[in-house]
Amino acid sequence: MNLKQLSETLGLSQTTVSRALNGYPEVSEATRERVQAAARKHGYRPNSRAKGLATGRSMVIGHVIPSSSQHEMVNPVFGDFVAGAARTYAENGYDMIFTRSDDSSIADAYRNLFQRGAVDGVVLQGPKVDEPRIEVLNRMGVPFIVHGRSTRAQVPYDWVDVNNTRSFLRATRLLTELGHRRIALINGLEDMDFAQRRRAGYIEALQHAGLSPSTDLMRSDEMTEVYGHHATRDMLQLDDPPTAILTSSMISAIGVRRAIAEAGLTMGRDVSVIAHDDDLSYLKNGQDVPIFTATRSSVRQAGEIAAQMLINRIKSPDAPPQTRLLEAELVVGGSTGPAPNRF
Amino acid sequence: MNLKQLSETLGLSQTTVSRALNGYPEVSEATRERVQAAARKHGYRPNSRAKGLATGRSMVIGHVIPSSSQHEMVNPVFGDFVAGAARTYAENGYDMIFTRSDDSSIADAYRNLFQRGAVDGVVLQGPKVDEPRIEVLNRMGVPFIVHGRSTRAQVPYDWVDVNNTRSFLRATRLLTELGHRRIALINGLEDMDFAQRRRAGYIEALQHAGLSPSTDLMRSDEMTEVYGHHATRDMLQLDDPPTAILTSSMISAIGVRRAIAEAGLTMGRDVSVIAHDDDLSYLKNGQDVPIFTATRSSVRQAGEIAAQMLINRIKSPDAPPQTRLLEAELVVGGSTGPAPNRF
DNA sequence: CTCAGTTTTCAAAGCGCTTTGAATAAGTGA
DNA sequence: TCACTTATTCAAAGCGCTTTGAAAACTGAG
Repeated sequence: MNLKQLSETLGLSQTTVSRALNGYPEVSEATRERVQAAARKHGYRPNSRAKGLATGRSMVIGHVIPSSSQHEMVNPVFGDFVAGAARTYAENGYDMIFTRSDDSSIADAYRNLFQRGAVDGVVLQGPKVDEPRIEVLNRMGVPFIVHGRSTRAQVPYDWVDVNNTRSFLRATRLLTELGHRRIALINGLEDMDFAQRRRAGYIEALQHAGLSPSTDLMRSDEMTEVYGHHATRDMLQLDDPPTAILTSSMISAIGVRRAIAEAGLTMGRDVSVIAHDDDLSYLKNGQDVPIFTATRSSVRQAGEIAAQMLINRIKSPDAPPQTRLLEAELVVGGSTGPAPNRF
Repeated sequence: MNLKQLSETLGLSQTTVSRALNGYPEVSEATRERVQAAARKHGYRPNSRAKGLATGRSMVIGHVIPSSSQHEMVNPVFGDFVAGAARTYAENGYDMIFTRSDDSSIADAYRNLFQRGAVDGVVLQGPKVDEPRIEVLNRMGVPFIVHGRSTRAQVPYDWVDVNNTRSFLRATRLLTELGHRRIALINGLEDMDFAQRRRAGYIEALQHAGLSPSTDLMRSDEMTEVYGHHATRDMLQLDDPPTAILTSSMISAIGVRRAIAEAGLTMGRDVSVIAHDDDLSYLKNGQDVPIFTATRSSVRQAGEIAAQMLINRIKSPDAPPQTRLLEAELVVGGSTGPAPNRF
């Protein structure tokens, strides 16, 4: 059933029916109720494409899934972020659309999505240190929000991010205060902005403790379980192995734990571990007592916030740039302890 | 730039330009090239809403994220499935749209999505044993595909599924053949169809080995790490604890391993573990040698297949129902071994 | 009763595209 | 050269909705 049919059924014009349904004041209460009742009865749902054409808004937010390197989407973090965003979208009448694009043409994918009128705004995830997409989007005039930041971006933009530097600084300091002097960093991919910031915090804390960072204790890669395992296994075989390890995700922390166990060591006694915990619903950091000492920040909540900020941006395109810096909690669990004596 | 402007620029009618761009034969090659060049030059992208209105197709596939119980989306499996589907969609010119809906009104969400013309077809994930959505979709005439099956569904429908019964049967048999007699099943939520099938395979294998299933060795819940841990911890404290554990996901298997380690036992020697491995990219089951003995089936590939089947269904709505049963591999890793002697 | 003012309803245009039916241009064989 | 195809191009209608500008219906004051 479409508007025309519905209005004929009612003996009213399309104008009136449309207005009655959309809450315009220039329609009598009696008529409005009659119309609403009929709409309900016939299960009338306005065609969203037609509506979008007429209003110029699509009520859809775009996300792009990078593909070849299978980062984002498969990344469990992505799922939770999106779940959070979806919540906010739903409350505001938005849907979300996903397009896949191979690495080379991500910017193009965004352009495409917006210029063909499929979306009213887009979310940019996983920004790199050097992130060309930001300028592209800016130039195109698409409302957008970045989950994370891009250090080298030249233009102002909206973002939500965790204070990565600070949280890794605090985590590292906790370790130095426990007497650790060989502290490893198992970080995310080198070109990701968050990875750089985390390292910066890590290095700052080391230096503050009079330690100098050593390249054989720093790794960067896609944060899988296997990577955490390999990196740890290799580092534990060094002549002067680390007594503490910082790792950028719970998943890789699980690999770290596996490697520690395989080496016949005990986590929290022989080797301390601190992980960054995105608070994924399927991978909670223990229940009452955290398994891992961790810097925790809910990525789901970040998704909710990002969505809200984007919706605000769509509503007021000319407002000054909005940013939101979330502080991670540092929760102490069973994976850290004083540095072992080496005698 | 829109069609009208583009056609004016070229001094051609909208008809001709539209046809040139969409590959219709009734336009001369010379003209077609001229049009394509101009379109490229001006970055013309046909408005997808207008196109959809005119053609009656939206070129979008709908997915619904159930919400309150935060299942699906957050579930890492969901991410990989979607990544696989996205690949196929992209190749065929489809986008995917997500709507969130609370548990009570999922069917409504599908109805809404389709009836307002937002999508050409939908994907139904995580079907329960008793799945009302299937009939709803069927009655509405929406093209749809189910990832999984629903035992009690009365109508025919398209689906892709793993042979859950068989894979758990084989896994269980492997354990009985290794001499295990106390074998536990840490399963997914009771009302999920896959959980029932897995249990069926498990029980069949037990009985085949002359064992009778015991309720204190069977658990069902959302398959988190913490759940795997708790269930295992509790069962290991039984008077007659299991010597082997089957678990429905890699994530809960990690919890199982943690509990085994905490009990001072060794996985693969004191307690054997077999997990179902969805082959998630961030949570590979080891590298060369699998960590866990596992029944493996790529959920990402299932996503690709499901998407293709749905697209076929959209193209030929009246074709007979299509189904696809995938067999899981049984890969042997380090987590299984002969049943320990109890002396 | 009238008439200005208000409320309620409507016809028609327009959003940007596809597609039908017709017109025009270009070939073709006799 | 002419009737007859065939190849190109076009004007206009239509997809389902919103919104503008105008008309109709109703009010109450004079």
